[in-house]
Amino acid sequence: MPELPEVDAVKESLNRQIRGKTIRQVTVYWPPMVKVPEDRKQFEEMLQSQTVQNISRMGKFMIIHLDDYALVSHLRMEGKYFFMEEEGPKDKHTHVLFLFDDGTSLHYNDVRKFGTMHLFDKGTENAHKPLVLLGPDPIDDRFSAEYMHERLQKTTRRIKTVLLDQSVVAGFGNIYVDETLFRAGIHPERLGTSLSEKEVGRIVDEGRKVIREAMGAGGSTIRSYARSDGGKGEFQNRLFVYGQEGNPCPNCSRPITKTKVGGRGTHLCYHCQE
DNA sequence: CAGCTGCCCTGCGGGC
DNA sequence: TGCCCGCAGGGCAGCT
Repeated sequence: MPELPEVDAVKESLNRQIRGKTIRQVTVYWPPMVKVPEDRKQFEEMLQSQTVQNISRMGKFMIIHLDDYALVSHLRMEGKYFFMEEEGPKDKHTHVLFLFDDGTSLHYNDVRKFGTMHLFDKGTENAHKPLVLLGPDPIDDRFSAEYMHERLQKTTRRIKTVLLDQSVVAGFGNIYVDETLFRAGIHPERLGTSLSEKEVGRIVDEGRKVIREAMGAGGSTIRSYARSDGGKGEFQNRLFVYGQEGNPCPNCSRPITKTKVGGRGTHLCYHCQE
């Protein structure tokens, strides 16, 4: 399940592989994943003859910048890009196929079909959903203790739920939220309003650190995540609580517990997080 | 209008 | 062995 560090690694590998390439043809095999424009044929035609300028990222969204358009891509849980030197072979989970002028291709593959694509006129992408709704990245200076404390005072929600809200901060998913709250020593069910400025400061610091460390490790390869060049991340070996239920807490050796918070599987140490 | 629930979708693993 | 059910979960529509 790609979160910010994994999406960033995919962005980097795509920049190495497809920047400067011109699209000969695009085929959409699963039309519901293309949200804008609604008509799949129109999407395919707009992309024809467009050259890839570069690929950027906002939160967990990737933006493929073309001559005249911006293609906003979200991988959700299982979305992956495969770059190939040839046109194929296409497998049964490839839902969008980009064929380039030089005979290479890019396959968007997604077993769960949850991923989305939006195509906007160049320069307008930030003014439309979904990007317009995003808060700052965790590695953005705007993600500060003051900002978070203010946001937390205005809500009745629990801290984990707030950190997963992409309009507050864009990039955390279930893995890095659990890791952040463990490192900060904060129980995920604490109400936002109950947190002191000092505690919020710890959450912001640890959140930024865990995201940076995971980016440095190329993300976490959990389930089926891979970059467009097939490379995997290494951070899954450095997770303290996510997926560690029953294993000893690295801090106090008591077993890590798995529970549910806001409908999400949640990993924590009841002794070290309060 | 903030916040919650259900839905999208498929593969996998546990239980019987 | 095979079937069924629950779970995984990000984001958004549609409720309250």
